[in-house]
Amino acid sequence: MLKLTKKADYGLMALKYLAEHPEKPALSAKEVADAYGIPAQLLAKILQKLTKTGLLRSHAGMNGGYALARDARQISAYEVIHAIDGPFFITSCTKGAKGCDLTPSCTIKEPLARVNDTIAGVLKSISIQDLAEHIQPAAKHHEAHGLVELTI
Amino acid sequence: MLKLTKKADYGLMALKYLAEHPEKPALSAKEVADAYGIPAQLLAKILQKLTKTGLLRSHAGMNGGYALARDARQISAYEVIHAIDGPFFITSCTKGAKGCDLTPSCTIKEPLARVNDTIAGVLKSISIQDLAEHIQPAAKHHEAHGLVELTI
DNA sequence: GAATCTCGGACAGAAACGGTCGTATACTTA
DNA sequence: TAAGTATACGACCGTTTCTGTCCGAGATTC
Repeated sequence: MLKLTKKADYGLMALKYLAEHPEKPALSAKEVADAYGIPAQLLAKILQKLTKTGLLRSHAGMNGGYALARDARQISAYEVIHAIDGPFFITSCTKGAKGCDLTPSCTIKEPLARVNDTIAGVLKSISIQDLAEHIQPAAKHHEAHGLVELTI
Repeated sequence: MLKLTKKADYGLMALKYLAEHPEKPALSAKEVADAYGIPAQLLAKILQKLTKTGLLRSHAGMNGGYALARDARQISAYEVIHAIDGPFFITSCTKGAKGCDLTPSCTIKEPLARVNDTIAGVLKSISIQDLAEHIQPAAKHHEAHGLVELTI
């Protein structure tokens, strides 16, 4: 698999939407959800999570909603995904404290950890602004924004 | 999230094990499973899948088992993961034929597809041989085996 | 005070994942 | 040829994770 959860997708879409509407002081969860056909209550929770991690600022009450806490250029896709899905590791058994329960000889994790870092680096190099700019996907074509070094 | 399934982990571990024992003409699924404490029947199925995709060659009967179909240098981690978990996409809704069911405005997938390609590129650049060589993880330190270009 | 919105927990349905079992088949060896 | 070993393959089940919903409570504006 190796794919993002829908929640992470939704979160990225929502932030992109917020980045595209900087004129509005706040957008409600329902407003964003309707724009994409996302379940509103689900998106609400996602945005709440992003608020708790400091990526968004919320405002309750009428005409309330969410707004980016920082400039869209200063928010990376990595932060969003991390906030929603928690820390991700490419290997199943790198759960912080302990290594593999059994299989002490699980030596494949070490090189895969480098892969993990590389992927994280890629995601860190992508900002919400980058996502928002792609309104005409085929037209634009930036050249080599980032160069990721992979050491094995 | 963004993590490999255990099956993919097991598959990589098994191939690494095979690569480390080139002298043996074939290793049984049970033999490999015991070496790592993996459920034998589960690993058997994984190896069968890898056989069907041409990464392994199998031999039934006594003293039978599995062997790498190619040199360990010619088998990439990508192929293994792809064979076991199927095609992976970082976005939830890039299921080949149709795009998103609803949400036609899901423009975040386009830039994320590049990320997907980058990750695939990284995994393609890693061979089973690379995994097998890491017996003393901390000791060795190759320099910049691959350089992955990321165009946003 | 009413309407609108965020907050937060609980919960249910669905899907994926991990693992097991049973059986058929293929090959080797004695 | 018979026994033993190993792959091949499908069905199945329990668990976890994911997705989505429901509901009540608090905040804010009008």
